[in-house]
Amino acid sequence: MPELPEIVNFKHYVGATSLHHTISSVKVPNPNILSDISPESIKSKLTDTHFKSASHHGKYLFLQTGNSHELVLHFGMTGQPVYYKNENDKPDYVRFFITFDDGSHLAFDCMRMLGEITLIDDHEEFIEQKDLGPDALREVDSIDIFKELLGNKRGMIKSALMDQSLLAGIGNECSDEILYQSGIYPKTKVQALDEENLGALFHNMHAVLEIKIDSNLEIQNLPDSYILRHRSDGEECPRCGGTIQQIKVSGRNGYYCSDCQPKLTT
DNA sequence: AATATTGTTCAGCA
DNA sequence: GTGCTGAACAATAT
Repeated sequence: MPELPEIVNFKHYVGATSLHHTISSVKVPNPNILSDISPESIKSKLTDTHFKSASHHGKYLFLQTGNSHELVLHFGMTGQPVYYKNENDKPDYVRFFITFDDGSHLAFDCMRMLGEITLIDDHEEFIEQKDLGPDALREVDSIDIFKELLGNKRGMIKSALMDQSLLAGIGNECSDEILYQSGIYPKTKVQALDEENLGALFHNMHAVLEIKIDSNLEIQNLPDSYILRHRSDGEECPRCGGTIQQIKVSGRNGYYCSDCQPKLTT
């Protein structure tokens, strides 16, 4: 589920449901989800405080507490936050959950255990330790910054867009869409891109991220001209009627249109 | 039964 | 040092 647009939606969701309530208990049904902290420690540091704000960096969600810690949530491939009041609404794969003083709950629901949770004191130190590049939406906000980031890259453009240490937040799906909207073949070498290509990529990176955020995570809210709505091998391209092809890049299956995104013949 | 799945990390190799 | 590939993590759907 989670690339940058999903995390931004999660941030709004948690912000609208879970701030300012006193935390009365913390439960960790599956401690393997914790990273660099014990269940006892995270429980004692969160109990009796509250969340005062929420922020994101790339695919990470941060919840700032009243006692100057930050809860860090990474959702892996299948994680999501779920706020619920009634036990009947409790999701199926709760690895960690908080109970507030009004009896409501905020759960970390994660079917596959690829997510992780930790608690930190120093935000900048965490970003550095995880080797995260600037947030693709908030911090890569000019074409000059974008070009500077890509200037030293030698590999393929799809790999570069997904490289969290270069810029943070873009995953397999978003990179497919950005490349499709820009008409660029996924395996194009970064150094082979011209000014026009770079301009298109930068523009479409912002457009795709913002349209995905505004779609409220409903795929049917995306424009029909988006490849994300036609993302399987052999489907018809919504722009040219050609055939969508599958391609393996950086170990992930990507999709592209061989007519709209031609290989460079240099 | 085989394959794929929105993510990250690490080993091995060029 | 860089970049690519495949594996591992785990659980589900097709």
